[in-house]
Amino acid sequence: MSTYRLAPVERADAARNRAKILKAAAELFEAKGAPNVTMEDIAKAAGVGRGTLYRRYPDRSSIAVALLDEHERALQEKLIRGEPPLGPGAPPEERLAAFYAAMVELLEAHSHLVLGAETGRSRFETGAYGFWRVHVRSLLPPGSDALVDILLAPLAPEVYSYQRERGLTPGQITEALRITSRVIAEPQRS
Amino acid sequence: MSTYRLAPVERADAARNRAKILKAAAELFEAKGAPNVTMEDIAKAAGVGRGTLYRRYPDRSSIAVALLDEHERALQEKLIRGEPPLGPGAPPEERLAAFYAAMVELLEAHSHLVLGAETGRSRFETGAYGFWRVHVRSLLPPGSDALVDILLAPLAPEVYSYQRERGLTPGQITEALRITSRVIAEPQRS
DNA sequence: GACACAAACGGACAGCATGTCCACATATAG
DNA sequence: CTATATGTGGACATGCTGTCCGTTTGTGTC
Repeated sequence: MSTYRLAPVERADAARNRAKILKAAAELFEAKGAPNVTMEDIAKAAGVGRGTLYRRYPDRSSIAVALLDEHERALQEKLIRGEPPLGPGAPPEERLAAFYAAMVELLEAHSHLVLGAETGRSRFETGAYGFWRVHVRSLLPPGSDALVDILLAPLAPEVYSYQRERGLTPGQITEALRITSRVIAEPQRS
Repeated sequence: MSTYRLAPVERADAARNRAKILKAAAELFEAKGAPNVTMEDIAKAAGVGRGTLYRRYPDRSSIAVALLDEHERALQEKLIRGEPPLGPGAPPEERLAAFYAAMVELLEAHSHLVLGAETGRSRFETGAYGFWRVHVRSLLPPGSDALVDILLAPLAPEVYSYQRERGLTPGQITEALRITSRVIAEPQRS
């Protein structure tokens, strides 16, 4: 009985191509804006064929997700094990405000990626959204399920970039979100 | 000097075709879901050529907007001249809650249309969004510009339909929005 | 180092939706 | 009845997507 290898090692050329693809995609997203970049653009820029590209990344958004992954993971780490108020220990209201602020930073820093990845409905399908969901859920009193997606809605990339285009600064948006986070302060009905 | 006619009368056949198009589109949206309906589907179902269709409606969303128009106008009317708390007279917090409730009804009744029309970025471009924006803006204390789009974000069709698919009822969503509307109750900082 | 096999590659290809264009038809005004 | 603007329909060109399969390249074995 031999050992199973559930994740067979990635071949050297495959790894090389993955790197080339991610690098090329990052540059193109930055330069032309994610929605305007076609799969073919990426394949050509990376110097690989369409088939190779599709083998790993079935669509644009999966590439953007891969590119965003490390940044989102860093934030997730801080939420779980970081210092308060982002991490555990502070009152829910402050933790939510801190989460909002961190998300604004993330949106601001990677808007081009995020606009390619988590746009429209597909936003809800990403693993990251699931994580944010669980996190915010944990800050709310039981039974306020419907509030979760409502509180996350303003963080949709479209909303954020729309606000920025209207001339709002990240600071103003953060402040408005801070006010919003007050809704969870007093669970009792008015 | 003759009289100008800025909007030359629509020809009879044109009016007939417009009606056929809207009727066919409404049925198709209902049957297959707006995103799955192609321009060609609509043209064929309406019994007109592609060119005819494109002449009036350059894309799917403009058709959905036309279909939604009357419903949205009815709500807009109530916001301006209707009874409180939807119309003027009630305190801002209650008016916002009433607006939320009315929007939930509208989303619930016309989700198929709304999902075709006001999805993603294009949502912000519609006249209706501008109207909601001005309305909510008028309920807020001066200087809370950034709050407007944040308060409107949960009404994005994607968010609503996602919540519904997760099993939340319109009532639960309305209730959560009612809680959200409390943010504007006390403008002072905590 | 040579071999064999699996994994990866790449580009041709078919499908599909979009949006344009223009020769032709039809309503309306005079 | 005629002239003309307006509207019509469908062929066409374009661009993107995703798949398929013959060929190439790594990797583990002898």
